[in-house]
Amino acid sequence: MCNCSTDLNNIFRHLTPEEHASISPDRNCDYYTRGSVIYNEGHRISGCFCVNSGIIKIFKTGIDGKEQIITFAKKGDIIGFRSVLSGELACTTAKVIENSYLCYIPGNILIELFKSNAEFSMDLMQLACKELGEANAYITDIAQKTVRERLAEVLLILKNDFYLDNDQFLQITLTREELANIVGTATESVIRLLSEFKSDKLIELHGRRIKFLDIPGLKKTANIF
Amino acid sequence: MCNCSTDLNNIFRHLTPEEHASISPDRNCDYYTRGSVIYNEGHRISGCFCVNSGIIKIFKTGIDGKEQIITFAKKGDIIGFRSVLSGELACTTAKVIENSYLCYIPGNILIELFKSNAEFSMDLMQLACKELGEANAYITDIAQKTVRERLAEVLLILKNDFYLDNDQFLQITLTREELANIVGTATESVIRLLSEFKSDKLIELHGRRIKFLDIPGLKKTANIF
DNA sequence: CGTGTGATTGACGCCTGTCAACGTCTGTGG
DNA sequence: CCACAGACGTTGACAGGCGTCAATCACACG
Repeated sequence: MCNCSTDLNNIFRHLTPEEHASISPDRNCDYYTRGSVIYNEGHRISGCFCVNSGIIKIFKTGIDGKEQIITFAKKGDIIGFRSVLSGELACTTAKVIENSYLCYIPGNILIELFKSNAEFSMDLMQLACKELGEANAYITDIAQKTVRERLAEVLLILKNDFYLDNDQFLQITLTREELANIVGTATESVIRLLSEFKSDKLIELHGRRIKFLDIPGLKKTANIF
Repeated sequence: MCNCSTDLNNIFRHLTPEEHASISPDRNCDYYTRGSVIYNEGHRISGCFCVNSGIIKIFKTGIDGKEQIITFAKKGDIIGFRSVLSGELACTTAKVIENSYLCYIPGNILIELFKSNAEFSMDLMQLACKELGEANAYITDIAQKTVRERLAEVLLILKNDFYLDNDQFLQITLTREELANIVGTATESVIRLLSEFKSDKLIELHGRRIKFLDIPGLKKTANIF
């Protein structure tokens, strides 16, 4: 069952009941398993997706096919709207990393809603502006911080986005390579630095699961004040 | 004299005559000299600005006060709209690097236009989406390319944005430090790499003026295909 | 002429990417 | 049940790109 349009805090909260009805007839929702590609960089996409559950990674493919993860999408997020509204080709690829249930929203409907509902368009604009602010901040970080600082910062960002469970374990599990592709470094560097963080009693490692021991220490390592 | 709202290709092209009249009474336009700060990172800004002439650099302040230049604004560009629409504090500082003539647009008027004119809001949304795409691309570049590749790429980006004059000179002059603050490196590295580019017959250096000799060679150096 | 900003060059060393080898675990097929 | 392949994780060796520090030069300006 799709709850894209009923959740009160998401991007669709200012739609009228009729508009709600227009965007998510159940036939447009579907399950996607880990590894599924939702859309591909460089392709034209006909609509966007609302995430009901699961986690999607959004990345660009750079030199030698190396992934650069830009962000993750989770419950309540909307993906692909940028390309739909700008009319450009997709500038990223979206790939499922935790089994997901997504609702498809055709591009023309999204555009129609944008033009007809000023509150909705303002919400979407604010979302884009917020993402723009985050992107600018990340440019500054990548350009100025060391790999060590960035890795610590990425762990803290992941904590804010996906939270810790009752045992202080990060609620998203990523491969070492995926971590490297967020930070923008080599897999081996991530492995070595995670070991150092462990030696420094900042985290514990249990396979891919990461337990947070010392958040102030991580902030200090990340050079955040 | 202000031509913000009359220029046919800019963001205001879809405003009605009455709307045009509302945004730029001449009293709201002013000259700013090199070094003037238009708005400051972390401050609340009450409106945005339309650039009639001149060049503005938009940057974030990172570790130890080091500038990270995000982009430049020139004739026809609009700056500060992100913070006005998202209601957040300014996430960047805007500083004049070539004497400029700017028109001020109060935030409430911009928001009113956004809500009342669907074509205008779509144009603004597309602008934000385009900037978002560029930001994502730059994240990938900074994370994956060497300083040498990025410097070559930045020169090519500057060429696309500010063009070459008839003698193949880049029509924007920046200090070595400013170049470093775009690329995200040390000033000394920029100096050394520019010398190397000169040795490689890719460019000529005449003080701060840069003459382009071999654009395909620069593309190759930048790892662009 | 002193001052300040920017440009340049050299020395030095560490961070970090690359390459290679090996270990671990899972799933598959014989 | 075992062998094997493949994905992922780990560790070590090594080189070099690039940041930092310091000294010097060029040039403009009051």
